[in-house]
Amino acid sequence: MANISDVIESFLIDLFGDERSIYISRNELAQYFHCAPSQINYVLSTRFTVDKGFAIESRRGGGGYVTLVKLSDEDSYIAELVRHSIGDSISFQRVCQILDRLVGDEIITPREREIAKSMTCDKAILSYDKLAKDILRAGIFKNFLTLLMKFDFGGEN
Amino acid sequence: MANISDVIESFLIDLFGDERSIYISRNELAQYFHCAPSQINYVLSTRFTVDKGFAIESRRGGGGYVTLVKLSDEDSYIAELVRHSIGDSISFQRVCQILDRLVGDEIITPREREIAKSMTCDKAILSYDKLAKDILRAGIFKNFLTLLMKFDFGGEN
DNA sequence: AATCAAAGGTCAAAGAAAGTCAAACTTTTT
DNA sequence: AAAAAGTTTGACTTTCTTTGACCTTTGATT
Repeated sequence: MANISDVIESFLIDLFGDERSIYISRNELAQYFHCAPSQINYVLSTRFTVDKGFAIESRRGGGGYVTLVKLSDEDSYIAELVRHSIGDSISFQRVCQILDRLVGDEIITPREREIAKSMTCDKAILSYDKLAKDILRAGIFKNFLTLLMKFDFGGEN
Repeated sequence: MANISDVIESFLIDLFGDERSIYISRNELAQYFHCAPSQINYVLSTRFTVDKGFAIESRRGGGGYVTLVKLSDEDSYIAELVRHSIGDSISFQRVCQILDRLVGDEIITPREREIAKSMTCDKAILSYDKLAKDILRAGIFKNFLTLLMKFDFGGEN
């Protein structure tokens, strides 16, 4: 946890508390952490993505701002992922984001997330080039998501 | 015991103390021992293997790190599987057998078994011939087993 | 309407780790 | 002595982070 990005990330998550959204000023935040303003964008774009269940709204100009909104789980989220969001190929990073969100929405347990990660990470997929890896990963991961949909979410398991 | 690798090994083992895991910086450690950073990788890959009861996690980039986790004795059974029972290649049938046993021994939940199955079945693995599939499956499944060992079974997750 | 300053956005280059791999060297075994 | 096994090193790669220069949008002022 030596890097600023992680620090800013947890600062923002703390800021949420029980609220559904938070309101910040990019420049103020950057000043507070003594970093470049674009650092804030970096944190937002790597940690507060749609895949992770966040939406970002902002406005430029005088009195500009950035709002982060925590999305709540829509039921068709997984189907949406399988149908559109994941193509024939997916990076491990992206897989992690999606899994984080699934944990956040209590669709899977943290332990199940780790299992899915262990089975889709580069190390798990014996393959020559990155492209081939991403393609294989997409197949494995889609199958995982499809399985999730088979579970009755209100049900036993 | 005159070589650096052995010295680094015992240094790390001492570092553990009573802890279950230790957190290091590859570069710092290399500097401390006046050796090439890749020397650390060598030590890790020869002395802190799954066979020897360790799991390794790491991250690159600014604020990167390496974490070593000491696997507990109950894990030796899974390690045994990784070491001998599974070679470079495994059929889906065999995976299912092993998963059933893990459920029987209450090492994983039935739901987790289904997840692992969904990620190792033929459908999940986009590949041409059966042999290639079995090889890929072995990598994915071994990684899954290795992950299981990282969990502290008496613990939270 | 035109201008200006105050936001936030983008992107690419530089930096900071860790990972890989093969060649050179050393030690052990046969 | 030759072969095999183990160690050390460094060049190169990959991943993730940080920074800064330049761009766009917006609201206020003239």
